[in-house]
Amino acid sequence: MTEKYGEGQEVEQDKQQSRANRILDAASELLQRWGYKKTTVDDIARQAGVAKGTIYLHWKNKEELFTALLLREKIVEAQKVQQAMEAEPEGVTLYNMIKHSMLSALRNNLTRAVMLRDSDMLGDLVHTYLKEEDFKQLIDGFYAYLSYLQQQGLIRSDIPLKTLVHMLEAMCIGFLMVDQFLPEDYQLPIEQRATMAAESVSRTLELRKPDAHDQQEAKQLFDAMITSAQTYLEKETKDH
Amino acid sequence: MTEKYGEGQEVEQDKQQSRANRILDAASELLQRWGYKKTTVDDIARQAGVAKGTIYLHWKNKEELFTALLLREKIVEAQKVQQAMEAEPEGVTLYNMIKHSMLSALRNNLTRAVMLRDSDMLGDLVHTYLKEEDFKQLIDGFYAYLSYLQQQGLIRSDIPLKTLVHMLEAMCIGFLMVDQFLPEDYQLPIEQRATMAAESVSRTLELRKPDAHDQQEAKQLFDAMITSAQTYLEKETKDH
DNA sequence: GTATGACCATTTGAATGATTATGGTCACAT
DNA sequence: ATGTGACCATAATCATTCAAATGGTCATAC
Repeated sequence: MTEKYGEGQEVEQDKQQSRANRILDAASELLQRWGYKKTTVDDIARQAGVAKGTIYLHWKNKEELFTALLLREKIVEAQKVQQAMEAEPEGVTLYNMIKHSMLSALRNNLTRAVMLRDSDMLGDLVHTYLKEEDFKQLIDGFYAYLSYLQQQGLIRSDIPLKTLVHMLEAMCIGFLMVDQFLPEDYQLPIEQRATMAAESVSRTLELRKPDAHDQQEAKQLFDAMITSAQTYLEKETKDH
Repeated sequence: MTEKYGEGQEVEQDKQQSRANRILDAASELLQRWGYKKTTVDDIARQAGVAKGTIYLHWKNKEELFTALLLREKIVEAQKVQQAMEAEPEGVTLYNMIKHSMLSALRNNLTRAVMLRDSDMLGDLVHTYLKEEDFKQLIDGFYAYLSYLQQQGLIRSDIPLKTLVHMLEAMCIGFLMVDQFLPEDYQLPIEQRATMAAESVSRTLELRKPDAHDQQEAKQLFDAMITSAQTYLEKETKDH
């Protein structure tokens, strides 16, 4: 009896979960097409095939819906980056980390919009969701990772850690934005841009390649980051 | 008789020249404070201590005045970069070129605004003065310089020239913009930022340092660029 | 208990027009 | 000849209005 009831609840929760995802899918498409400001809750409801009220059963308001979307996207992309790195022969290196993070940002409009604070797409979210909250976290993630690499002697230690983060960030931002500043005949396909960015970072910061043990630790740092984001998202989605 | 008349003309021209410069000085200050859109010709005239009509004795319209200002600024800054490079012990190297160009862009609001296409400051100038006209020229300047360096075996030739330009531009843009994306405690003073940018470019692109002869050639390329800009500015200012 | 969509209080932004500001000219003063 | 600033046509700006649109709620249907 209680089992059946419990099962029912779980099925119910799965259904709600998948509906939430459908709504987020709709929101994602509309966000990329029209931007935050011009995407209405009505549009999202129609696109997702639910009534408007249903959306408010999942999130408190429009802003939290989109915040959930960006967080979901961040987790999915981080997982893809992780898998892509493990598929590489050299495994989890700074080079591969940058290459695949850059590929993720260059391919995924939402990820890139968040990284570059694109207010054309994200509108007021830039000042609410992104303000220090999410971005400081990303930077501190870099910091933690580089800190570990430095301790292991994998990257230069003749420069303060914060300076290294500054340089890493500068190069990433630069390779993400440079296409806006170059005439057509200097453009490159995104795969090559990601590779060039990774090579620049590697040549500038790296001393030697990590061994198997180093990689295992790096992977764990990365895992922890993803897991923490996941539990945060679940908590966020569950209540209300 | 004819001599005296000639002299008088020259003195007259000098006076006009210096007045033109006073007007440009006024325009420069107002442009940085209020931006192109909110700076009126009246304001400039008042600030420069001349009548509005006088301005139109020097330039055809508002846009050409500001175009002249940006060109003047570009020349002055290029000369400063040149001098600063020659004052360095290693002379005209890619490293020093980037370091001092970056310093120039980081210190000088106008130079930086042009490089980053800051429409907050430059308004519609971004689409007129800057559209391909000036910027393509700058990129092609980089191209010519890197081409020379590559021929001399000073920078890598395992990568196409255009790709090298792409990378150079990406790193410059990145180090110019990164401060907007970093929290306070990751910020660096501009001298250090310029140095880091130069080091990144150098580590990524350079093979060996240029000898005395290489530097002489590089200097000549640079000279030619400045001279061409100067004659262009003079031509621009003289007629009308 | 869950989902819906009609409904409502606000907000948005297009339309209007009155007013000011601005770029550019030119008759006149020096 | 040179420089000026009043002057003008036009453009930008602002206040006001008001209908349409929007975020969020809740009585109702299932």
